[in-house]
Amino acid sequence: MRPTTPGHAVLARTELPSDTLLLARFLIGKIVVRETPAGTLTGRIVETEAYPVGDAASHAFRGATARNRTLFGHRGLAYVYQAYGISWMFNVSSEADGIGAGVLVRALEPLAGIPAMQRHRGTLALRDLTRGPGRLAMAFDIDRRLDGTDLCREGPLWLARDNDAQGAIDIATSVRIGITRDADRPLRFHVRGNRFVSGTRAMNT
DNA sequence: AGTGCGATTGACT
DNA sequence: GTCAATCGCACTA
Repeated sequence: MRPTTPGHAVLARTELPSDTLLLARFLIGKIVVRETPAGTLTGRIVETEAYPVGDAASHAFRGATARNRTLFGHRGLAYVYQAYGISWMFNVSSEADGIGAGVLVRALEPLAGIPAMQRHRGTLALRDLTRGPGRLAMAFDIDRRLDGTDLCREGPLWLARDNDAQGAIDIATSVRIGITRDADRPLRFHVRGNRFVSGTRAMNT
């Protein structure tokens, strides 16, 4: 067995649901680990959105391209792309090899490495560090370089169980944020009541 | 080659 | 609450 970060053990690919909706729910409460020469950052996933097969809002809807090809890989790869020319988005690929689908990680609860997150974000405000997909990517120094990273192996970016987790998580379901096509499908999941979830109050009940 | 548009954020009224 | 910034990418021609 390889050494692990104290408190966290890497998620094996066999543990990840292949189905996109199941994966989106499964990822709630799991840990994102970002390892840099300067140190290790960790956060607990509190909000996700599913972009399943056949979803008109998915980048994969019109087939594979140079940008979205990671979505067509097997499950557990990091799909990273830039939105609005400014913000990086961190997704986890789902489904079998050759099928384009994934899960957007929309918010984290900061755990370790908070000073580095504050430095990356240019703010000290804890609640603003990782509340929103663009913010969490900036806090964790995630950009194009990490597209295609295998999240099921320890390395620059990986997923872990939360060994400190206690009890069941109350997961709320709602419509996704900021899309126009297939906008009414209940494909967003978040930890009810968690203060690091993005969106408005109405979206978070 | 040109064009339109975002899976957002932060500043401002 | 409203709204502009900003640019890579997919799509049309």
